[in-house]
This record gives sequence, structure tokens and C-alpha cells, in this order.
Amino acid sequence: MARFTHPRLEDVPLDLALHALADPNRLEMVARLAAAERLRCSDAAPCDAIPKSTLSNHLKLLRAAGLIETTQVGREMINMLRRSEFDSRFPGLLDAVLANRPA
Amino acid sequence: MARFTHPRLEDVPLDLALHALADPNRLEMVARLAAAERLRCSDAAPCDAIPKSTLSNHLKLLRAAGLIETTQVGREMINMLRRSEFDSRFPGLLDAVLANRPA
DNA sequence: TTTAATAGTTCGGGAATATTGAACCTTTGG
DNA sequence: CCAAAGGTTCAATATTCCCGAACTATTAAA
Repeated sequence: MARFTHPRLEDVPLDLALHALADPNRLEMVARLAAAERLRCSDAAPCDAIPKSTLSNHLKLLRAAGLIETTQVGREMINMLRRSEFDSRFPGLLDAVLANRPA
Repeated sequence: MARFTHPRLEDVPLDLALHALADPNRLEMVARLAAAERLRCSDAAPCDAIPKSTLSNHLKLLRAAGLIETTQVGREMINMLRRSEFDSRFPGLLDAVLANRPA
């Protein structure tokens, strides 16, 4: 019954977006999603040491920040970056953040 | 005896910088500093409703993120943005954030 | 030279957030 | 139908944040 709610980008405040990106784990997840189009939750994980519930919570935050969209496919939750929408809302922001991400 | 410690920009992680910017009050303060060169703490405040101790704490965070430099002059603490240093460390980041700041 | 005011910092405790183990829900394979 | 896979939700713990009260340092006034 897991249905997700996605905000309209115009309703996402800058602070929320920045806060979502201001975490090493979430940023890594965003980077993976930026490189991969669509990923299951477990594949979007920044590492395997992170608990499932924490991962789920991070994804929820990224959704609330308008960064990702999640849809259920079978028993998997497929995540994808809302890149063009996010870029329209905050021009240049995601590029700048990703470009400055540590190697 | 208030002497402040400023990090080398190379020691500032991206997450810390983003976290510092991911707060409406602090972002407003950064914007004011970006427009004014040098400001006393009370003049850098985002509004007058904010308690002194909270303000002081915000400034401490901005310092730790390498965003501002504080020096004591008489009984005032003068703050200025470390713009060029920050820009060298995180190219395009501050510009992108400031450009997307709400009106 | 006291005294008082200005400009902030620091400390401590309550409020708000984050993390995560355990229990749970759904879908699919056998 | 039963068990496993893939996640979510809940609740308890841990962490972080906010702000009043007390404090420090510098300057102005008396």
C-alpha cells in the first residue's frame, strides 16, 4: 500500500532543498541517482552499512525536497531524480553541488 | 578576550558548508554580508526578533563553515564574508545559492 | 576612577530532529 | 499457501538546536 506523495517543486523552499543535500549519505545517493536514471532503494544506498530504516528515511527527505520521485514496481520502489524540475526551480544549484562533491 | 578561530577552506567539507547555508536565518545573514562588506553582529542579524545567543551561535556556525571571518574592533565584532576563498574552495556554489534565495 | 551601558560569548536545560532495531505490509517465487 | 524479498512505520534512544541567564570585555559618563 506504499504510495508516495511528491511536492510540487514550486512549494519546495530553498532551505529544505539545501538541507536535503547537506548530508554526506544523501548527497551520495543523489549522485548515484544522477548517474543512473532509475534505482531501487537498496541500489541507491550510499553504502551497505546503512540500516534499512535510515535509508528509507533519507529517501523520504529527498522526496520532500523535490529531488526524487518514487514509484512502486512490483515489490520494489524505483527512485529517479526529478532533475529537470529541480533545475527549473533552482537553476544551477544541483550542478554546483554535484560539481563540488568530494571524490 | 573573544578571539575566533577560522578554518582553512580546504578543511571545510561540503556538507558543513551546505548545512550552514541550509537555514533561512543564516542564509539571510550571508546575503547581507554579501551586500555590505563588513557588518557588526547585530547588523548582520536577519531580523530583530532573534535572541543574541542564537545569533552568536549562527555566526559561529558560519565561521566554522569558512563563510565568514570575524575580528574584534573595540567592543564590536566585525564580520565579513570570505567570498573569494569560499568561491575558490566551492566554485559556483555560493552564487547558485544566493541567486536562488527567496525575495 | 568608579559606574553604567554596549556588544557579544558561553553555559545549561528543554525542545526539536535524527538514527535505528523491531514489527509490519506487499508482492512474488516455489 | 508459505516463505522470502524489498521496504515502510513505529517507538525509543541519541543527537542537535534554541534561547534565557549569567558572564566578559570595552568604552562612555560622572
